[in-house]
Amino acid sequence: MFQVPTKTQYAIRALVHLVHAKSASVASIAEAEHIPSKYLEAILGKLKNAGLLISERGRNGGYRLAKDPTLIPMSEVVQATEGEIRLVECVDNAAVCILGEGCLPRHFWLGLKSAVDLYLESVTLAEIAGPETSST
Amino acid sequence: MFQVPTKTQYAIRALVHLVHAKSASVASIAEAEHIPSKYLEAILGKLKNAGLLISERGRNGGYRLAKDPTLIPMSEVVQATEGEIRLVECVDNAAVCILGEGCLPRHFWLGLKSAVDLYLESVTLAEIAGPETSST
DNA sequence: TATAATTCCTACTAAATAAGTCTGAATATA
DNA sequence: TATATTCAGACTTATTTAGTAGGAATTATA
Repeated sequence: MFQVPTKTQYAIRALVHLVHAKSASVASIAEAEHIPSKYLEAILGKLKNAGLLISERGRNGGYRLAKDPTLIPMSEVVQATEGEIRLVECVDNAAVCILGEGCLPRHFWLGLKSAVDLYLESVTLAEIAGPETSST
Repeated sequence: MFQVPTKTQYAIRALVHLVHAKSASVASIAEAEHIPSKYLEAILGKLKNAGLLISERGRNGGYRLAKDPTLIPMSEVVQATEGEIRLVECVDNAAVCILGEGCLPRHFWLGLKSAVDLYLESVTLAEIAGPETSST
């Protein structure tokens, strides 16, 4: 449980890269971060669809952040790569559980989900990227 | 990320059953909880090896809790079925990370792990099992 | 002592998910 | 037009999870 997929780790590395680089192509990020470039391509596509990145096609194209990293909670990043976190079926879909509201294990899982969500919402991409090294 | 394996959900259901039943065979738990009995067999074996259960072989044998459920934090249960939680390689094994202590993503993952661990340690099996229904 | 009910052990199969590749179209720039 | 790029989908491979099969070891009891 709770093995973080490399997909997500890659996504974070790429985003951190973009915080510092302003703009970069898939190939350049892949090389700098040692990520298979075709795989990264798909991951950045997801981040774009989630509204975290903006892309420019054609020559001199590439990706850049769609908003200030201080405004991007990590919960958004995780959600973008993996979709909604669903610990157990019954947590999101109470109808599945015969016991319904009275189900104690369900409360347990809800609590865990909320602990995770709260943490992910409390950290921003900017904090993970650290102090800007570039000028201005 | 964070899909809880059915293995662990089964383990919890079985443990809750044993909180109320005092003692039961694999077959009886499997039937009551609708869990494939051969699979459950393996799961209870793990819980036993982790020191959560005590077994009795032979006729009239079965499993019972090794200690009071108020003394069993859910962290122990999860650990028993899945082994140590390892979010990302570098979290447990700092040597893997080139950046070492200065690695901000690593701090992020450490924080997440600690949020999860704290929660799991804060809930006991007794709380999940709910009020005892049997007398005495 | 024979039998039945049980845990225990090891190997195997099947299903699901994650990781990664391939091919090529669409788009922009020089 | 040639080149560098994103975009889209199908495809392959690897890893993990879920579940099954068969039988050995142990124990109570008839």
